[in-house]
Amino acid sequence: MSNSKLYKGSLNTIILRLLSENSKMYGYEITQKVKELTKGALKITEGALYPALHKLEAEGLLDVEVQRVDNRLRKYYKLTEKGHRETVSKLNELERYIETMQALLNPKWAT
Amino acid sequence: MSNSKLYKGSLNTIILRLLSENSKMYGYEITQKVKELTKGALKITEGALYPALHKLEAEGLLDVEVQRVDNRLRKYYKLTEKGHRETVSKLNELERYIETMQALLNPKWAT
DNA sequence: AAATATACATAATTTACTTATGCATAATTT
DNA sequence: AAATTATGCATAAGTAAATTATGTATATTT
Repeated sequence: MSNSKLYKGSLNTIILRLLSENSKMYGYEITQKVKELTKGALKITEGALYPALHKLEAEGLLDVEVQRVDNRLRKYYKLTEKGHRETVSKLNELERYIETMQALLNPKWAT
Repeated sequence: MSNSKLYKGSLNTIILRLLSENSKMYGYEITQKVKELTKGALKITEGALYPALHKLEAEGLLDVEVQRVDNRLRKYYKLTEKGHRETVSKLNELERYIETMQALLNPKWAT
């Protein structure tokens, strides 16, 4: 994912956020989109992504639809109603995380 | 630590940052300082903190000095030279993480 | 006297990830 | 034409960082 451990715990947020903008995406597309948006700074590995997608689906946050394109399988995922709500929640969490960490990074008491 | 999974992987960064400002701190003091600075948003648990301090010490990033205050033990930690360098590195990582996540949070292609 | 705060510690478990491997087809390069 | 890379999915074994649950001990507050 990245050599930085800070990304641990961010994957679900990233997936949900991308799906909140793109309505439907398949796994490989997500890996490419993240690479593109972050200019290569972040690479989602398959070993992390696919289990995460399966879990989000099992939790009822994603619906899946299989398509065959150019004789190759694609599993398109999209947010459920519950998934939309969870996305809002996760994005709020991320914003609060950033605020909190910036408070530690740039505290008032810093020289 | 928090109900949010986003803090996973942030603990070492937090510890190093606090020690870069405070020159020496003991474990319990760190938990209280984090609680105070984040207005209760983040609580460092002992089960996470103490093993983390031990590991940072084992890696040569922290030095420890035991003191007895009011008949109670305190283990004061401070950054080594190597610890100072690692702190700079960790803070850069954090800033890059925030930039990257904000690029995903507020992408140009967002509606 | 009892409860809370201060101060440390560790062991068992959970969880999210990495690393490695596997299968299959399409497109590109040598 | 053959080999490599890209596309597209999947899972199993191992690792690392946390959570949860305990434990010990003294000081302070209710």
